[in-house]
Amino acid sequence: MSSFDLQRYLPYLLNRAAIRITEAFQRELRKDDLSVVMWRVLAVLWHDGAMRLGALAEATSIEVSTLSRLITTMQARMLVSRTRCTDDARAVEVDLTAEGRAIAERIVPMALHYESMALADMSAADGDALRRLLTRLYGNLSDLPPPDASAGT
Amino acid sequence: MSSFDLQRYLPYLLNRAAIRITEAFQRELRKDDLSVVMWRVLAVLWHDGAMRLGALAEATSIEVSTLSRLITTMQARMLVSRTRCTDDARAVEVDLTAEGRAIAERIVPMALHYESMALADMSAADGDALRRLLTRLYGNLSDLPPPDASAGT
DNA sequence: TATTGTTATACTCTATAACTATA
DNA sequence: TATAGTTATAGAGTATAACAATA
Repeated sequence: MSSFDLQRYLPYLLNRAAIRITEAFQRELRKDDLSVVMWRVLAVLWHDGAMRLGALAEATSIEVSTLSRLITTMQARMLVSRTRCTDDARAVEVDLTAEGRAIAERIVPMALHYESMALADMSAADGDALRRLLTRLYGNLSDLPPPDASAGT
Repeated sequence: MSSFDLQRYLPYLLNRAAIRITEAFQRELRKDDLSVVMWRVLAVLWHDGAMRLGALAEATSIEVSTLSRLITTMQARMLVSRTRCTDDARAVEVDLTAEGRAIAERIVPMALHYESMALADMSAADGDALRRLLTRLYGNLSDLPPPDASAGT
């Protein structure tokens, strides 16, 4: 079967691990009636502070249009606020409300607990290596040529 | 902000990388009118041969009910076949058709090309380390306790 | 004219559960 | 009674594009 080995195929390994870690955490988040994407929004805002919708979409890997509607939902639930920017009236700034911040802070310990369970028997050095390699991979992926740049047909 | 660093948070790094590598490859697959999940099915069947629906769901990380309908679609497009098992009449075995196999084999070089671009400047050793760590992580995630096992409330 | 964000449409995937047919 | 798979429903997310407001 030529040289293709699924067990060594990076996108397969990556997706499989990402799906599984998401499923596990999702079950916990559901207790707070939060989705994984909502948690990503809370985590990013908590970590980096208020930011524009576009920047938030980039940081969370959520489509702008999806995020816009998600923020509407989260706003209705008093988790985040939307404020029109003073310097650029086209843009809006999204920030945590006090309630959103409180929930984010309550979830963090659980998130860290899940992470430590996932890393289980790995040494701290292996965990660091994994983080470093994933970060580098992500950087490389940003440099991939656009859709048709290499299409010879 | 306590000890939580998003840039070191494994599920975040993992999801971010998985989403980005998927997006890039998706654009290529679309030329064959294939979705990423269809490609996962083709790749698994091509690599491991015919298998039951349940095993295929496990290997591809796709929900059984979702997969059942997906297989119906792929069957209509002559990519896979469904055969009732002889030894257990409840089960069905899914296999590639000749056409499905041909498409899988045509996509493999592209998939490998994408992988090598993603790994870009990484050494072979780093690539191997990443694969090994992801595999180990996935194994650990399988051992995570079920939803409420550790719920003290 | 380009950018930032919102809204609308149709489609796909997920979660859940009811259902069929076997075992 | 349990298992393998199918089907149905509602909800969430995605892709695409049209749109409004502002730069």
